[in-house]
Amino acid sequence: MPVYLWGATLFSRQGAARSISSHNLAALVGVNAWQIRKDFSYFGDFGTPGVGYNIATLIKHVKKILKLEAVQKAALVGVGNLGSALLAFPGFGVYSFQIAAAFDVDRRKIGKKKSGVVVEDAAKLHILKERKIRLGIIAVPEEAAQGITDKLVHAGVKGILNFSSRYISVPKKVKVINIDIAMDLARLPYYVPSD
Amino acid sequence: MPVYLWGATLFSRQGAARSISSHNLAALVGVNAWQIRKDFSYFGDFGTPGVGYNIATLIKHVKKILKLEAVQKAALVGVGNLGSALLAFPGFGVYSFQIAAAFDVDRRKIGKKKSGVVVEDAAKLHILKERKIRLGIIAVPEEAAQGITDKLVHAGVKGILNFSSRYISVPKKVKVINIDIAMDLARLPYYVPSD
DNA sequence: CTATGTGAATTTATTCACAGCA
DNA sequence: TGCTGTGAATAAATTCACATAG
Repeated sequence: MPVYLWGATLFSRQGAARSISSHNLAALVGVNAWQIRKDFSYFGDFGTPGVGYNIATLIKHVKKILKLEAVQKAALVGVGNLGSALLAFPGFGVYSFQIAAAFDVDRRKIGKKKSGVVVEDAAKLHILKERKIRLGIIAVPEEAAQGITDKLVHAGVKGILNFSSRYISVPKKVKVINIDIAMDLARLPYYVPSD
Repeated sequence: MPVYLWGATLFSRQGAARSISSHNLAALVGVNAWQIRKDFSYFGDFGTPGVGYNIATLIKHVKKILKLEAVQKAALVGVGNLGSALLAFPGFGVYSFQIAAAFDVDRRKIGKKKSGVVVEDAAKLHILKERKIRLGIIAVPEEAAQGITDKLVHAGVKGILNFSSRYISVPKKVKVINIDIAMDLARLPYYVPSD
């Protein structure tokens, strides 16, 4: 589903058309047309036969499905290379996300602004509770990952995006999505013919 | 499959055991035990009943399946925040990857060393052909993504890991894996109970 | 007694084909 | 005529149960 939102947004910026057909969207994101129709029809019908899907309606529906109607605030922990890249990343807006806070342990970074966000002391993660931030992004060295996780959970965070290449354990109620950027690279040689 | 390699490697570093059972590995990576046995048995049997899988053998086999036996060289294009993070990323070794070259258009970066790799001029991407580097990593602003892609393809690159949030078109023979770090974040609210 | 490997059963996803609406 | 939405057919992946090996 997220990929459809991505495709629809892309199309809305590039094309002048008001609608997009399942075929066009399919070509854009790299799946089959019937796949898209099936997926959408599962959530109710919002396409127009003979025309396609109205882009604005489509984006609205998919956002609703993904529960992205309201802007979601997330807290970033770890403002190293990766963290900085995430802060500067322009793509979060598409998915109604905003990195509303950033934390680090490094005294030299605390208090400074990065991409419009002031870096705060990682020791003060508990304030996330007051600020009602419920999503956390972990971009710290792997040794620190579990410790930060525990703090995030304690601060009431309900969802964690984990960029450190280590397994983090959390209570059942908290959802973790692990992203190992190297793991994706590992899929490549399988498709590449060989030497 | 990549996740099994990840799990096995993790286990080998943390535990002192020589073998791992499907149950333990399953718990580590978050799938079912029979799932793992099925997946492995598809590629032939290399486990020992009553004991489990010998870790060294397991890692070797999975690497073979993923065609990761030899170290794979990859070229990074775009040494911004994200590119720097990738260069500094410690996890590539697990998957037998090595970022053997880095390119950028910024004159101030060219010639300087970053994480042990000298940044070269992106105009000279064609030298990848001579160096026999067949994998490319795109970490440039989205406007530049397609142009760099074309250059990579022209230089004989067979697989591309695309971190830019734009669709890139390539000849059929070239495999692209798209990674939109924001897209993964979009999956989170769906699992998080709501407000 | 423990843990693998695999046929069989079940569930889920993919693909097709086509009726129906603009 | 073009494109959606969906039931039916097909394929694939999950799950189970258990024979078998250490």
